[in-house]
Amino acid sequence: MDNNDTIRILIIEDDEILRMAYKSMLNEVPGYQVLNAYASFDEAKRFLEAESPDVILLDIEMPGTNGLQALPFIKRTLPDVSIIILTVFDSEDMVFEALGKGASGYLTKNSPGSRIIEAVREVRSGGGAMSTNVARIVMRSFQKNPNSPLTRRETEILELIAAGQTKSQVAQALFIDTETVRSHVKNIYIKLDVNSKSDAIRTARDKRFI
Amino acid sequence: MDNNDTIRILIIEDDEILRMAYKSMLNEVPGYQVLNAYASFDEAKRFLEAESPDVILLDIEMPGTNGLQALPFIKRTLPDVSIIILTVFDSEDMVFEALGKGASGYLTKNSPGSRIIEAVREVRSGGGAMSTNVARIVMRSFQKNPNSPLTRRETEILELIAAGQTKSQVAQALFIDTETVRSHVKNIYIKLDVNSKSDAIRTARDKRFI
DNA sequence: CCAAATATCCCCCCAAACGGGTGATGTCTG
DNA sequence: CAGACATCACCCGTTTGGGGGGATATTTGG
Repeated sequence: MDNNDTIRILIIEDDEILRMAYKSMLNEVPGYQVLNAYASFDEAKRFLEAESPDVILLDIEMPGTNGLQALPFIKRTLPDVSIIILTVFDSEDMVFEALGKGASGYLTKNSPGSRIIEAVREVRSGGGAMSTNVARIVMRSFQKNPNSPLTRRETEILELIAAGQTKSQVAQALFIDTETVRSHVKNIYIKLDVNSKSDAIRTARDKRFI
Repeated sequence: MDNNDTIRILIIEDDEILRMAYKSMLNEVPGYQVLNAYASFDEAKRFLEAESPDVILLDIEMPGTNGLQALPFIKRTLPDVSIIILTVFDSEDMVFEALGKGASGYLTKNSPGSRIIEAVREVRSGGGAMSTNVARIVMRSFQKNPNSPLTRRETEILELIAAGQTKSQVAQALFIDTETVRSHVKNIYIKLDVNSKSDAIRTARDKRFI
């Protein structure tokens, strides 16, 4: 954002001890400058545009507007800012919500100080930053269940169905007859113990068969 | 996997310079032991079970079976091993394929040696390890396009449709009439310039509207 | 405050898709 | 060689899909 190489940082964290600790720690890093450290988003809100930081360290659990609620507002106000979520929570839902709303980093509070310092530089140079437990959650969400009862063909077909294709579209894509697709789908329903498309997709997604 | 705290490592990397560099670097780390370093998976294959490493550093580009092809075999043979992909490629497809096939880490070869050493420890303690550019790719895949033409309600509805729900199921879930859903879907089709469910889902997914 | 956007609901039509049932024939793999 | 797998077929009735036409609140933004 700015031409010189100073990274301008804003901290939003309700715990005073942590807030001060982060502030002094980051201020000591050459090239880092902590513009300000607020105890809540509602407090920080009106200064955002004027201060226009490069990186924001954002807590989730806070009095008033919480970090996840604040994210969309921040991204709208400062589209180019990199936001690092810094929280004790590492639930799958929170991680996905934060990333979906545009966070560039997600660190849990057990991260060592050095990891936070690293993360600031990483997000500013266009990378992503996650603590290892968060990385694990994210990576697991990509991994299929190796014990799927579905055959390769069945999996392939269910994936296309899940992508919104109709049976005849699937048939065309795989160069087989619509009846064959139907037949596979029937077997899929039996194996997953469901009797509708949406149930099959939901069950398969839940169990990571697709 | 073993009771003492030595991390037993296997390296599969065709470039001899790198292979040797990794080997000597990791062997110097206290608590790390490089069992062996192979130039190809085909070579390493038959020794896998006997050596039963804790962590495998796996290259993708190799003569014979490449790393991505090898992944499923390795996970089948040694279900508890942690595999770190170590490659020059950081394309979205490769990253997702590797993670989908059970890799615990994905580092690009420009990672500093210290990052590789860290990663080994991280994956062994149940975490995930990614280089920052890979983390960025992964995180971006979670982020919605903030310039979606779809309204909140339309997005909500399309997401349910994409989850395989029929219009009437969506109506039930949102406590509105089926006709209302129909109406929204019509508007979605117009905005996305499509005229079928599957096209709508595909377009919306491509542009990250959902 | 008012106009535009959004969300809600209603009717028509008809072709296509869906799900259940039953059965058959190759092919591949252990 | 048996069992799993992939392929195709035809029956049935019901549901969904998409296209067309409109109406009326509520919300939002300028």
